[in-house]
Amino acid sequence: MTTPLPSSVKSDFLRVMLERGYYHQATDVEALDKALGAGGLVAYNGYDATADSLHVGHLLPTMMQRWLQKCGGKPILLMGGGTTKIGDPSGRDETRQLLTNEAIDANIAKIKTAFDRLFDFGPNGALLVNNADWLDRLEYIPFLRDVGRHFTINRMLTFDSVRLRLDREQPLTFLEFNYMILQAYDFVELNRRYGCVLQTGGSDQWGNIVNGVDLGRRIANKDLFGLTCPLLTTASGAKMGKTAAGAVWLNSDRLSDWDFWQYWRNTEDADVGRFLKLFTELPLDEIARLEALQGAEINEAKKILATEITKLVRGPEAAEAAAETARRTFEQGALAEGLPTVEVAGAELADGVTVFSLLARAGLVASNAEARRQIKQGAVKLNDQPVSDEFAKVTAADLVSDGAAKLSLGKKKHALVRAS
RNA sequence: GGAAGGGUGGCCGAGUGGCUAAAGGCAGCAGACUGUAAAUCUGCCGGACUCAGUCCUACGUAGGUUCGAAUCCUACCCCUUCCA
Repeated sequence: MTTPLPSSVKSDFLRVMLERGYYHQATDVEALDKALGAGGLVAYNGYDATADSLHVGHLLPTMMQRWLQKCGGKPILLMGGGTTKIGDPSGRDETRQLLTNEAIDANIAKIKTAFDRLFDFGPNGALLVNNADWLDRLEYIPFLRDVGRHFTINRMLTFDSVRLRLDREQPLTFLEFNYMILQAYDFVELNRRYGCVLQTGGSDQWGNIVNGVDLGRRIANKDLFGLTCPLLTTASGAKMGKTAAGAVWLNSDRLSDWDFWQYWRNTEDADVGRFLKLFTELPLDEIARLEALQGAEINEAKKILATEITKLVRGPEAAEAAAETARRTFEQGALAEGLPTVEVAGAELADGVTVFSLLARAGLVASNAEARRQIKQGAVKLNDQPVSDEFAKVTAADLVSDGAAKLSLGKKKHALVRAS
């Protein structure tokens, strides 16, 4: 599959996909381009409901849908309430843990909150649908006869999601084997219900998407399209969106605005341009200017990157607050609101509270033992003064600035200690 | 149903009676160098406790042998391969 030159595509949407680096693979690009040219194209992207929040790995396909809406299309966000009960075998050696219906519904409700900020759900706007609406009610024999007959086992065995499992001699249950059929069926059903003709997703979904396109042609004689974005790794090869604490979640109850902003602020130099194109909506000439900054100057670009993404995902107030906290903390060495805070009872403070226990309570380290190790290694500071005594205590006298003390682990992790 | 092999810390993977909280690698955290970057070098990397120590938890699960078990025995569960 050759990637067309940006100049050769006519539609705004595809041009953006190509120029900004979202485009990885597509089925029949010319026909898709033409279909987009007619305007009002309906496209969907599917989401697992295995967790109660999306993370940055979901952001890329979601941004594609956002651009689609900006370019006059209609996004459908498909929650996999039904398919989550099956488990997508793509890219894993082990069967996913199965969730209860209640857990899935609760997850979907939480995930929705992230979409509210990213999409216009007004009349004729984006739609959020749940494939449990049709999958739960499927009748086995009719489904097999209508849909199952279009799938040959021979072909199913050639798909990566299946083949890799088998090649690696890992078990694949019949339950999971059905996943690709159901996802293909989703596409046809969305076409029938909403006239949806395009499915987007990460490149790991290519096989599933192609199946849907094929099924649409066979079962309904419809021309459907697929478009995938690359799976992102950082320039040094790490998977995107993993931190020590786990995934980089989009919901703020899973990851604070401050930590979210910091994640992007610490982007590697080599990734700045790419990420600005993918995760912000700044104009390309502005991005070119930021990307060209050399040496320490590129830090300016990283701050803009962090603030822009945080604006999109967490809202403008959260973005500005995080940027301001960072400015005061890192550039003025001052104590700033917005850092994680531990509250200590006055009585406790009178006796003094050990620094190591506060590090643990603030969530800067996982255990007291780790906190003590870090102190021994000279990584801990209280109000910017190195702490050398493993059993050093914080007392009321240390709450110097505005009733708070600043506790730091390394150069990047800071927390405030306050009396409650 | 039969035979063989296997299940070890977040992951990979050594270990076949004490020297094992368990080699090595990856991932992670910190220090140095820098720019809140990368690369590199160094240290740390189950938990509790004012800690050169003591105790608790951990080698699929449950028992047993032994002064002592990840290591030996028994039963069970799960996985893989081959045979039927």
